[in-house]
Amino acid sequence: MAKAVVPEEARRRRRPTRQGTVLSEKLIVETALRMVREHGSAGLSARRLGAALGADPSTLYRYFEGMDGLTLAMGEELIGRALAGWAPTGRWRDDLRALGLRIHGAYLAHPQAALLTTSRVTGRPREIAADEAILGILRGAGFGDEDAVRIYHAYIDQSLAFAALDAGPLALTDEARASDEERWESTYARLPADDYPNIAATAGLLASRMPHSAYPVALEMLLETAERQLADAGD
Amino acid sequence: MAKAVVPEEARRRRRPTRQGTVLSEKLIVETALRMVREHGSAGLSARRLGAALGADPSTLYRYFEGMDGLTLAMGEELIGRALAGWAPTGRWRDDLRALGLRIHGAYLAHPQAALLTTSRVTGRPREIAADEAILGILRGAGFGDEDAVRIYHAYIDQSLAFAALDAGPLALTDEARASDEERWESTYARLPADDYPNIAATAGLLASRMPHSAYPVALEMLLETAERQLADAGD
DNA sequence: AGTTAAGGTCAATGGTGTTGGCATAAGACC
DNA sequence: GGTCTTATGCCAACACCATTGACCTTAACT
Repeated sequence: MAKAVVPEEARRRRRPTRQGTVLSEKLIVETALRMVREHGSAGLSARRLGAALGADPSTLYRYFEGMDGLTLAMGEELIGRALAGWAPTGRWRDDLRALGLRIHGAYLAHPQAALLTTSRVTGRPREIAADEAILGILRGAGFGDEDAVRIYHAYIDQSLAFAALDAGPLALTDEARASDEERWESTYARLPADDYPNIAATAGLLASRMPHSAYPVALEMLLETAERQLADAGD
Repeated sequence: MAKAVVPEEARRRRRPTRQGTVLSEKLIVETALRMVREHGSAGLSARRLGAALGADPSTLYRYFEGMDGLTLAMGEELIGRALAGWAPTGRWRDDLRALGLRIHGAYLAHPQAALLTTSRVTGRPREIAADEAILGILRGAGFGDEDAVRIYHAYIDQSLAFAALDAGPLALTDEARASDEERWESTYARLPADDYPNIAATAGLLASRMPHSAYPVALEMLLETAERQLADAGD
C-alpha cells in the first residue's frame, strides 16, 4: 500500500503545504465542518476541501481513509460538541429535554455529517458518556431498570432519528430545499376541498408548521408519557 | 428548453429503445428500487440504471427532472405500497398505530431508498392521500384543527424519522451491521461498574433491547399523550 | 401518404473520489 | 554541521458521475 493513514499521535514531520498551511487531523475536520455549514453538503468535496486548506486533494488521503473516514471523524466531533459544557440540574425532565435539544441541535448544525453518522453505534468514549448520563438521569428519577432502558432507547433513537430527518433538507441543494418547502403552499394549499376536506381545512396551519422540526413536540410527548408512567408506578 | 418532461398520462408514442425495452415511468421506478435493494444506494446512477433498462442514460431525463426527481418518485411509490389495502376501522388510536407500522415497514423493505427519500416532500398523489387519511383520523377523533396538525406533524415525521434511522443499519454490509450490533455486548457489557454504574446495571437489558427498533415504543408514547390530551380537552 | 414531434441516441462538458509515482525537506543520527 | 531516510506533500491520470444540446427515427395523427 503506497498510502497508509498515519495515526495522529505518530505524526512527527509537519511539513507545510506549498501554500504554507501546516495540516493536522484537527484542522482538516474543523475546516470540513465549516465548509459544510457555510456552503451546504454539496459544498464539501475532496477538491474543494483541498483548495480551502491550500493543499492538494490527494493529501487528505494521508490523514483519512477516504471521504467516509473524514465524515465519521466529523461525527465524532459533533458528539463532543453536544455534550461540551452540559451539566445536569437534577430535575430529570428538564435535563432530558435540554440534552435532547442539544444533541438534535449539534447534529443539525452539520447536516451532512449527521446523515452519515446517526445510525451508527460507535462505542467511542463520548457516545458512551452520553448514554451513561441519560440512563443515570432516568434511574435517578426513580424509573426501574426495565422502564429506564425502554425509555432511554426510545429517547435516544428518537433524538437521533429526528436529527437525521431534519438534517435531510439542510443537506439538499438550496434549490431542492426551497422547492420542498414551497410545496406545502403550492400544492397542498390548492387541493380541492371536496376530495381533500381535511387538508383543505388545515392548509394554513400545515404550511406554517410543516417546514419546522417536529422534534420538540415529539420529545415533549415522550417525556409526558414517561412522567405519567412514573407517577402511576409510584402509587 | 430542449428537454421537457412529459407527464405520464400525456405520453402517446411508445417507442422501444435500441435494445427493445419499452420504457415507462413505472418501469423505471421499479427498476430503480430493485437496483437500490440489490446493490445499495451507491449502486444507483443514471448510467447504471440506463444500462439495466437497456437505454441511454440521457433518456431518463425525458421521464424525470434529473436524479432528484427520480428519488421523489421512488418515495411516492413506497408510500403507495404502505397504503395499499389499508382500511380504517374507526378506532383512531388503532388506525394510527397500524398506519404508522405500515409506513415504517414499507420503507424498511427498501432501506437504501428510505435513506434517500424520507425527508423529501413529494406532493404527489399517494403522499397526499396518506396525509389526508391521517388528518381525517385525527379530526374524526375529535381533535381541534390546531391539535390535529400538531399531532399529525409529530406523528408522520416520527414514523419517517425512525424509518430512516432503522434503515441505516440495514443498508450496511452484513459485516458492518453485525459489528455494530455486537458492540452492545463487546463494549457496553464490559464497561467498569465504577465508572459507568448505570450502563453496568442495565447491560443485559441494553444488549437485548438496543438491536431492535424503538419505533413501536415511541409511537405508543406519542399516541398515549395524544389520547390524554383529547380526554383533557373534552372535560 | 404526408407531416409532426415524441422519444430515442450520441457526444461533450465539467464535475467527482481515488491512486501510483515522484520529489523534497524535516528530523534523526553521527 | 553534514548526511541519510522517509514522511508527507504534489502531480497526472483514471474511471466514474449527472446533465445538456444536437441530431435522428419513426409512431401516430390528419
